[in-house]
Amino acid sequence: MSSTLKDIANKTGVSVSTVSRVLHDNSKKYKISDETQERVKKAAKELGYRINTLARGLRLQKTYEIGLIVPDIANPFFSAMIKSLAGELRKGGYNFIVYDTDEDISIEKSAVKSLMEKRVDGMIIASVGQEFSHIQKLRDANVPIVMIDRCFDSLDIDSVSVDNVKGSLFAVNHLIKEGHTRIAFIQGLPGTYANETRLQGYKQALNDAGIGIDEHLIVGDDFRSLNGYLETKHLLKNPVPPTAIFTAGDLIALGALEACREHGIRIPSDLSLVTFDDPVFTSYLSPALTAIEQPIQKMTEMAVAMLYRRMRNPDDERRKILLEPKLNVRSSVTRLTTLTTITRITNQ
Amino acid sequence: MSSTLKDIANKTGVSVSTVSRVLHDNSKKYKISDETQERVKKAAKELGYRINTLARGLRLQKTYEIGLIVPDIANPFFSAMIKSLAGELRKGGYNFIVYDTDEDISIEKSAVKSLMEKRVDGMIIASVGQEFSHIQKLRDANVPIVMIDRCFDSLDIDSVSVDNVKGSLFAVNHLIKEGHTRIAFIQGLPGTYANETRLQGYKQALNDAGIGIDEHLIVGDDFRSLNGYLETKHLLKNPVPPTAIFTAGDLIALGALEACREHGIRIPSDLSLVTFDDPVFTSYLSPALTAIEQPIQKMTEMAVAMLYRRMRNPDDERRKILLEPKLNVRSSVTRLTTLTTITRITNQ
DNA sequence: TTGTATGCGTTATCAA
DNA sequence: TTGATAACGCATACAA
Repeated sequence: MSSTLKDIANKTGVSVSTVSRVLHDNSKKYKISDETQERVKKAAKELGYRINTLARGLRLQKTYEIGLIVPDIANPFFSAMIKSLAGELRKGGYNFIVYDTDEDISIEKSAVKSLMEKRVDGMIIASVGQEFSHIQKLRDANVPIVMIDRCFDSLDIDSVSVDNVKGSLFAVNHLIKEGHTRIAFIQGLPGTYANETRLQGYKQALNDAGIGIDEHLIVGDDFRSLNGYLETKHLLKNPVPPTAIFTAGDLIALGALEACREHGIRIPSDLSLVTFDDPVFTSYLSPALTAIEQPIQKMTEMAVAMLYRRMRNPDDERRKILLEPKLNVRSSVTRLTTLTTITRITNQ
Repeated sequence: MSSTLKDIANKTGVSVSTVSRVLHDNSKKYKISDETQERVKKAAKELGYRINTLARGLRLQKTYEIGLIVPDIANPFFSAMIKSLAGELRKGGYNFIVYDTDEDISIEKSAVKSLMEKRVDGMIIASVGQEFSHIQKLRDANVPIVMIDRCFDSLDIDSVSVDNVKGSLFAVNHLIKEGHTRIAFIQGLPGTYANETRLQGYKQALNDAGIGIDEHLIVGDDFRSLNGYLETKHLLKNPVPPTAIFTAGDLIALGALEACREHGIRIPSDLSLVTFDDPVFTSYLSPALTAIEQPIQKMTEMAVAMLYRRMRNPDDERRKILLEPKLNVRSSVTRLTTLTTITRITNQ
């Protein structure tokens, strides 16, 4: 089907090496005669030559491919991240291969394995979390690797993520400032970096304000919308329901909205809602959601820069970068007065 | 860094072929002694052996990789599609490599080139449209290929997409039935399959209803939200503005919503809105959008099935499959009486 | 039951 | 200015 250097060599009568030099070298440096160059190029075109990257990769021990691993490609946060990463990588002449782990650590492990087998030049990983032995192995095998968004505090690996604790502080402090004290937190997948740090910020904000932590108000167990839906329904049945909900991710917030709609709960008048993540559609929702925005563009730029650096200098000290989140105040939070609280409670 | 079959052979004292057979063959068929098998497997584990897929691909002339090309990975419709395709492909033992063309035909061409160079076993392409010489070349080079969602009527290639004409008919007929006659259409990228077929359905619905086509009501030029935003603002300035807008894609609808919000236009009381595409968040928008749903799951299943079939039987006749769209009626369309129309016009 | 030899397509080294 | 050759890691036909 596809022709090879050899085919071109045969057709033109020059050697394979000459053909290779003309087509892939900065061929001037070998002083190939203009005539030969043209003959070769012409033949290449006629034969529809396409380099075989498998052969090149095998020979060069370098593939110009970067592996990307994300927990959910359909989550708007991650698809935006992938798009942004793709652009950054292309600038450096790299292609990329994405794996979607579906928030499943065993799929993540097999993704890492596949990428190793493909001999990618590096990896950028947003890990499910929970466990990192497979990533440790990568590092020990000297594979250049950067963790993005989902990291491990206790693992010495280059990483860039948003300051999740601070993000939660922003969100919960905002609610507290508006008079809320019964604030529920709908978690993502427990044991993951994103979740634990966000939970930590939630607790810290309450503690700092002298509000006790009610474990019944900490619910949920994954980042999908169904989780938000179910847990919100559950929370609404509480004899003394929360006046506000803080969700650990955008999809969870979507599910919460659906549950509220079903129960005729209006936001923000009946219930306030703030969410981590801030994808494009947040501001079109009903109502526009107050949300914590992560600087995706900056995150991907830094991740790629760190990866390139690691590829050049395998032994540099490793860095952990924490980016600043941002609170976008919109219309999903209402100010709560003591009066309204009492009214609510007596109404239940 | 990573060990090879040779390393294992050296360590165990058997030949490379034996090692290969133990690790990758259904090794019983060569009757390798149990003892050898165990020695080899043990050594492989100790040395951390990982097959080199570059070498295997080169030798086998088969990579078990499928190339995917989409116009916009961050568009919820396509990210859902990718996720679904990934699942289907994995079932068959295939991996995949995605390219995002950013709705740019020249990027699409270079993506096709890259995938050829990687020697993927097949491709699934949602093309930008506009032009198809590069795809024709692929077909002529006997690369198994299936077009998905974005096809070419005039190109003899396996393809699966939704019946866009019918989708537009559903949408516009719904608006007409509710009393609308001044219905604007905000297009996507002109010249693309998705856009032209959707436009065709729009026109046909109006013609069928005996409503003249007002070219001033056909606006816009790409599938992004900014387009929807700008064109909606423009439409609202019209001396006799439309009473309804039909958008060619979900992102366009998002932009339209933003423009309406800015101008204090309430939907559906001031303006009705229907959109093609129906991503997860449509029902959480303000208001919930009436939308045309495409059967993504079915589409991807069929695409993968067709691709496998083409890989097995390169010379089967080619098929073009058209799937049925579905109108999801929600709350973004209002019934228009003659009276309300008059009121509106005199109010302007 | 196992080993030897060859080739997949490329590039780098050495030689001419 | 160009060519011959070896090697990257693997799988297989053929031999033993």
